[in-house]
Amino acid sequence: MAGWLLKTEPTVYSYSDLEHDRHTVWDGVSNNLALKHIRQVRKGDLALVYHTGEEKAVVGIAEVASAAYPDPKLNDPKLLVFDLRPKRRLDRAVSLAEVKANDQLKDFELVRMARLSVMPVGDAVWKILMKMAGEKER
DNA sequence: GCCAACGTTGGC
DNA sequence: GCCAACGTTGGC
Repeated sequence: MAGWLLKTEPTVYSYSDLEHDRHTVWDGVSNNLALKHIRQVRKGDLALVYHTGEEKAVVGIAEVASAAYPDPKLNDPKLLVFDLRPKRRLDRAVSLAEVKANDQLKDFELVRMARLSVMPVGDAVWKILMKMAGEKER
């Protein structure tokens, strides 16, 4: 597992907002499978930030800045959040259309499970995405 | 604005 | 505990 992919609706919270804030709490996730993934995030993990809605593209890389912990604003130990810091924007955004068009990414959760908001990104997938983004390495 | 895919709820 | 009905999300 190379990292994570986090979906966000840019009109609600975009990568620019993250850059502006320098540090945010990634909250609002209630889907069970997504929460299961959050339970596994570790400080220092890298995460791709994907914009849904109008954009539908992976736009940047962020770094997980804490382990998962229950949302302090809520009273439910199951609803986990974690801290996130921006790392850098991708040289070029990788659109969902491109991801779908790539045969090697057929099994990527982003394609298979449209509604999943937090998903692991395997090493192979990560590399392919980086290449598509015009990045040399992580 | 529609529909597919998935999660949740509630009746049995 | 099963499953149908319903709600929500996100892509088109």
